[in-house]
Amino acid sequence: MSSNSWADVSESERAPSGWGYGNSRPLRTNYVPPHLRSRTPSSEFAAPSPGNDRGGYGGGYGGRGQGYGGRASGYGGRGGGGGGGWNTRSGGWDRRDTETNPFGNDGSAEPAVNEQENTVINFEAYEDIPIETSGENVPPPVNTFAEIDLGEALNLNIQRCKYVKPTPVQRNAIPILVAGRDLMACAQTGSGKTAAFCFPIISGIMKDQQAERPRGVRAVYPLAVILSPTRELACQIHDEARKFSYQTGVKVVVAYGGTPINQQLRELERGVDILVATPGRLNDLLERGRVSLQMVRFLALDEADRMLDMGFEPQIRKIVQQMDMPPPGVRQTMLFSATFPREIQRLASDFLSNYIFLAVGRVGSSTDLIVQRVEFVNDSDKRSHLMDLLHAQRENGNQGKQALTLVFVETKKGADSLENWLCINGFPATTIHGDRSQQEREMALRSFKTGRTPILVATDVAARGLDIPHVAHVVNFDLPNDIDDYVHRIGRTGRAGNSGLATAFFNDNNTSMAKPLSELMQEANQEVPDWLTRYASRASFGGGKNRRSGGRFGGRDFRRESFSRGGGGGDYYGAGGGGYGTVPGGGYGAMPGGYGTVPGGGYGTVPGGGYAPYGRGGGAYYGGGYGTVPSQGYGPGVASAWD
DNA sequence: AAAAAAG
Repeated sequence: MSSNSWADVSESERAPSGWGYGNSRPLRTNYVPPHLRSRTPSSEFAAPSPGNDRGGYGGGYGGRGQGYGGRASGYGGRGGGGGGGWNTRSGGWDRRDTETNPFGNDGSAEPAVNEQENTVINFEAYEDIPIETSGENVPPPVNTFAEIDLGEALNLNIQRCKYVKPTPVQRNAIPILVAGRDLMACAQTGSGKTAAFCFPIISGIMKDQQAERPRGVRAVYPLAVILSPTRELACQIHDEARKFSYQTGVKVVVAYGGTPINQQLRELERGVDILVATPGRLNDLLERGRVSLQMVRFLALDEADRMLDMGFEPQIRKIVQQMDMPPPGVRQTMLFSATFPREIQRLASDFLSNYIFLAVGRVGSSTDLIVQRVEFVNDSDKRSHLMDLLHAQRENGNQGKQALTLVFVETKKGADSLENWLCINGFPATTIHGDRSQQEREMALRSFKTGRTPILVATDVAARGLDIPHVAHVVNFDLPNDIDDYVHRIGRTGRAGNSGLATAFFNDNNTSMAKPLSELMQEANQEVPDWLTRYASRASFGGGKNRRSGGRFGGRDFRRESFSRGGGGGDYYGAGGGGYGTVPGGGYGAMPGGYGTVPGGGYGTVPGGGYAPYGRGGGAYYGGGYGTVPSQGYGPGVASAWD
């Protein structure tokens, strides 16, 4: 695609500059405190009050369908538009004039060759994914973005991103969120979660009548906060959110550690609607009094189960419960992850109000687009075995470009030492882990993404959420100790409907993973080696915390389990401890249980085929070769929005 | 036990 065509259009349609001053938001006389504002469903938005409607700042264009200079600002609302005022974010005029086009620098980075094909086929592969929702009055899913009143400016960005139609998680989550409901959403890796929470947030901010935010001397007042467990993921979400909010007047700022705070402070001072952050840096900003959460209407936790696990929970609790964040029911809270252990669900319900639980695909399942292999490799043989894999792969380069391989190890030292060894042996590798400087981390990621070093050795810092197009192979050089971590790791490939390959090195140190791993692979219709099945069947192994739910589709929303089964316990996602009398919602007995009929067998074939897991008889390790990795996406440009 | 996240 021509990288600046959109920019050109936008450029020519820009309003004359000189509206307002950079960052200052116009004063409002009718400030409504957040706790007095109702979260009206989208279809009932009140017309903007006159006070918001002056001088080209606020909304109030509803029904006229026209903004300044023909811009998309005055979104015409629904039929006749008596009520549908879309705000053109006040501070936005000048801001948009100087806003750099986030689509501009992007086009060249994506080799367009691989994309665009098989879009339809791949969507069909997702069609019969099981969907489970529970909670009260669940808004029905939509089939197109157009069915949802997201606003013209956002719709344009969706087009610019080349999103043709919503993915399953988007189809279900967006109407729920647009209706103002809290949500706990589980969807497979690479299925489009970022957009699923970003669209409603951006749309909601655009729609809202613009209440004036307090003008703190030093503090800024974001309307939405998105939290991420790693800095790189925060960056990625920020980049995505900026694309989605281009020319909407909604300002997105990112804040994370490992980098001087001053520049981030300056960015914040220029105005912020959506703050994407890692917990440590956000707490720092809060303690310095530079950010106030009192105007927050939307709170999103990406990789929510990680955010609430032992390491993070206190920090999250502090941000969400001990600062000035509005309580559940006043703010809208959305939790997203591919995995959601039952005990974390229970923890998470503290942060939610009458929420809807949504599962797209099996909770914690891997996607069937990834071919998973397990090989028995003793620790002492791992390096040479990896080298064999890499050699085989190198011979099957894709148009001279080697397919990207992501190698996960357990420790930071192990990462350094493996990287070093690979480099010594002529394999262009780099590494990312928490002992490296932020600059080094970002450089490593960039170097990997661009193919300069097509091998990346990583700790779990890279396990979640990172969207790296063209990762053909994930190697679990060291298996993780938690099956959920495995799910996230292998999810770095097979994204956006592309297929991928994941190889795990298993040995006697990993016996606790035998059972959950073989169960997971069975669920995904993968070939489980007999030796692994034998490991799994040994009673002494595979118990403990790694147990997953017994039934294939059972037990996802822990609330349902606690009602239906009572004090079972034991199963990872399964029966709850019962007695959670304060669970909001209630009435789950009536939920459709219909997972028994879900076509569980229907995922068996990896679309595009070409992977014969144990070789194709040609002798080469990777018979089909990576060069032919079938690329079936939702369409070009989708990749980076995808978790 | 390890990793991540503030400095």
